[in-house]
Amino acid sequence: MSELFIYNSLSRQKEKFTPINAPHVGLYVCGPTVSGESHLGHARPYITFDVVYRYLTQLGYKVRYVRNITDAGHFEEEGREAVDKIAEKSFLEKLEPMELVQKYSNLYHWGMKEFNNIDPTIEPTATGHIVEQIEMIKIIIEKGYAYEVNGSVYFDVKKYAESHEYGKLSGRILEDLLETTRDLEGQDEKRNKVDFALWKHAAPEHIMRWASPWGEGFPGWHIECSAMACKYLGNEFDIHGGGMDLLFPHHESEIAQSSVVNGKAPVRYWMHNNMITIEGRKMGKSYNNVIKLTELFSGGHPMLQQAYHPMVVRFYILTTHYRSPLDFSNEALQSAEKGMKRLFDAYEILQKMEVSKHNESDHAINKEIEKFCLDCKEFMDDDFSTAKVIANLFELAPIINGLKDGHVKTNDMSASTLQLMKDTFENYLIQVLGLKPIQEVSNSKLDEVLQVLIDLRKEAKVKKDFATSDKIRDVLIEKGIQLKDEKDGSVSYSIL
RNA sequence: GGUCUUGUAGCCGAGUGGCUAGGCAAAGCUCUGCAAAAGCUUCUACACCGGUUCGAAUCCGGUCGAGACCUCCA
Repeated sequence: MSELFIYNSLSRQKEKFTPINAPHVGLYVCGPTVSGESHLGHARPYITFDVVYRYLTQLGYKVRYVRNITDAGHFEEEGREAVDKIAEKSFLEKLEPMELVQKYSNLYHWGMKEFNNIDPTIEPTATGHIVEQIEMIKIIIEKGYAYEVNGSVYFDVKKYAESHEYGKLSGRILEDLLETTRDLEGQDEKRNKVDFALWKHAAPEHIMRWASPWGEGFPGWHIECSAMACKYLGNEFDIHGGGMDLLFPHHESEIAQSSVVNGKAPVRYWMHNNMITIEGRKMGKSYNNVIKLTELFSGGHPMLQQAYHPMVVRFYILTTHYRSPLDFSNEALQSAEKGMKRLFDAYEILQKMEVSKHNESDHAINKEIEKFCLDCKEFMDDDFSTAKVIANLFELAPIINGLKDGHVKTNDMSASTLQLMKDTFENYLIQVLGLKPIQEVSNSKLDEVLQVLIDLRKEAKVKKDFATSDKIRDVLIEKGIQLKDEKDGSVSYSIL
């Protein structure tokens, strides 16, 4: 079995990955709150963990991949009234809460498909697991780590910290947290400011509400992940992923809740992706730089110079390691677009190459190629270093191009090396990184039409009628079709 | 203010103490009727100041800048 190393946020270092029940692996990723349209910020975690899922699968693990949908309302931030977020917005839009949730869930799923993310194996919703959440809260109360006030239930952090390490994941110190000076809504009900809600009493105007032993209300934010992860992955599971912003309080609270209920910490490896910035600034409403996925793919945002294909965005995200911050700019995306095209051009050439069975050359180039290919696995094993994998594929591109135009001698390459190179592109570019060519598979009609134009241009060139031949070339490039005169005199085209 | 992360050539970004990724852009050359595409070549950077070391982008300390979180915001 492979030696995969994963950076564990809990220990702040890379650890060898050993599943609890190999070959089975449990993977939980915090999904979106579907009270609004998915934006660029959502792209990173889901692409990051899609690659994690793909790679684990390729290593031979049988992965249960759970990614929830938060469709029960939560609160607005400080200074605002405690109004159910989903309920409030649905009032403005005159929609039923579940209608709103459905609309944004659909948009989210559409975005995930555009990014070529594989569906999780289970996608549970918070509203579908109210019963499980209530059961969990009951146990926490029974064990004495939660208390009820006016129909709301709070987790007693101070008591928990007496026998557990609260703050270990996020590096918080309880004493510091207790001294926090911010005054927030509902503080008076809590014994300590650090306590967090497990269940909230619903005021009459709340539309989303469920019956519970403590009256009508709705679940606290953190309990849903604990309940759903526990239900589908067990009391202790392998990997929990999410954005760095969720470290505290969300994941810290998850650990606390699950530890009380199950008597042990729920997660072996915590993985957190870093955040996205836009032209050096964090994404936020006040900066007016929140780019929705629909805007990103259509170019319909003031900050965007053009539309960016989902695959370009995916490629760009994967050229940076998932734990590093990632800045979006037009320049960076355009450069990614060109780079990715170069890679896929090489991939296409490679696919068409024939492997000659007899060649057993041991020319130095074979060793070179072999290293580039085999290193890819090593890079992925080192905490999913997709950036390095991509760099190695770029190293192979000029070799492939060289083979095509005769710069690199075909005879120098052994059949097994060529096959290895084919497998490497297929495995990493397509399977693991989950990328696919932008252009649609060219249909035969288009192919035939272009062949007519190519022939006409050839005839013109023979007659030295360069005005005509150049016109054909120029008109096509305007339409986004690039003719390429190959070294052997043939002509191919690519759709830009 | 506290905790954590981070600062690499024009831009984006890998970098495990010594062998100095990669992409985009730029320049030159080859190829071409001219181009495009492709190939070859060039462009040696690590915020700043100290320290450890034979040797530091990499370790330690400080300064400055950036980002995340600091309680119901995914």
